[in-house]
Amino acid sequence: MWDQAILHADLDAFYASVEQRDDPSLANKPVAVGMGMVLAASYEARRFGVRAPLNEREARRRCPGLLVVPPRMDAYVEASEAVFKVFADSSPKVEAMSIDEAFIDVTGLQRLVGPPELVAERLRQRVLAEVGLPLSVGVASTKFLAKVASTVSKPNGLRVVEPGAEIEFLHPLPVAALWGVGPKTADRLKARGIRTVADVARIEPQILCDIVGKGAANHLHALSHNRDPRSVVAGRRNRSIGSQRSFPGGGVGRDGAEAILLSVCDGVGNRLRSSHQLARTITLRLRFSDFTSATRSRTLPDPTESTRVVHQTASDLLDIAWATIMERGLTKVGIAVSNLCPDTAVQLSLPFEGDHRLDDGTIDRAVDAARSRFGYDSVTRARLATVDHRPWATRAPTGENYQPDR
DNA sequence: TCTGGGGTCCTAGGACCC
DNA sequence: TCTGGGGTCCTAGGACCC
Repeated sequence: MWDQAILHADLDAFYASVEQRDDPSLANKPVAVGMGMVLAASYEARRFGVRAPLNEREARRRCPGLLVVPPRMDAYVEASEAVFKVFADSSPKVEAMSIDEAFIDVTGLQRLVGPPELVAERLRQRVLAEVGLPLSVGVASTKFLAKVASTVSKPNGLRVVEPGAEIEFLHPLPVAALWGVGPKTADRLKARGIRTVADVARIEPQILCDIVGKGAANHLHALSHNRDPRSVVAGRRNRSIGSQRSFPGGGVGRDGAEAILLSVCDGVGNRLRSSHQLARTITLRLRFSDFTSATRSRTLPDPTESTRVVHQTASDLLDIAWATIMERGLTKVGIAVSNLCPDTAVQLSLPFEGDHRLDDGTIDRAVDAARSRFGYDSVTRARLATVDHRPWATRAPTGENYQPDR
């Protein structure tokens, strides 16, 4: 019996696999999905060193017979939904990590269904039979290790790390296998002679702290001993929504930048409304010809779902950053909106005294204020919530969108 | 490795409040 | 007028992940 059994399910070369599934002439051939840029490469193409992100010219140079197809996002979303339906069918505890990846807690399935490896193998067979896509699955006692296991099992594999065998599996791996160790951190660790997970596990915590900082040191030290307290959380919401465009040539003037900004704001505004969320912080993201980047952000007094407000704010931020842009040359512009809350909630302006606890008087005032805005029947004490220590009143789900006053 | 687009999380300083 | 500690929020940058 496993105390905790977690699956990490990961579709192989997702976009490319969908293309190979839908067009038999691409099967078993080196395929890249992208336009100018490789977004995904089939395993046949990866053997030639083709992978994301790589520009198309370089990809074709490495693999002369490469078949490049344009992305079809709608098809990928549809395939993803079909796969997640199979996941949901196998366990109630599914946490989506991205369009092609999820953690699934199968601890509670051992008595009713069977051991984790059986659940995992059935999952793979069902996804292949019902959606036509190869799925790799890692099984382990923690999220982190399940993820590592699925990575080493690829392509189209299954890897189980039995309870008790974790350290033996983990310690020989390079430091880059640890979550949160990218090229920079790997270099810094390497410079101090730390190359494997075992090295991280052995090192004095204080020394690790000096190299990577306190937060990362605690995190890495824990992972190296397979201590990962994160549990599988079903139905997590996004913390931000963003969109950006790059123009590698650069040389975009004020009008050009403004036009691109409007189009990304429009896209983000639409996604905000269709996901029934409001945002309070608008961040302008910029990248320059020398590949440095900068952000400028503003937090609004009231959350918004309005494209006009998002664009106006972004435009103001563009003004603020304009001198820097002229200096360094703009090659990419985008925005992200964060500080999200559901659009069924409205922030109430209530005085707060002392610590940030909601006492009865405060709750009553919040209910009254919300009732005067939404109507008496739609507000009850039960629909009051706090988000980041601010009071929010949640309206009854009537279906129509709340339109913020402007 | 000459670098897309979508995200997450952490750190650190300053303003501000009690 | 000087002083201290504790806390939150905002802004900006950076590293990382898929």
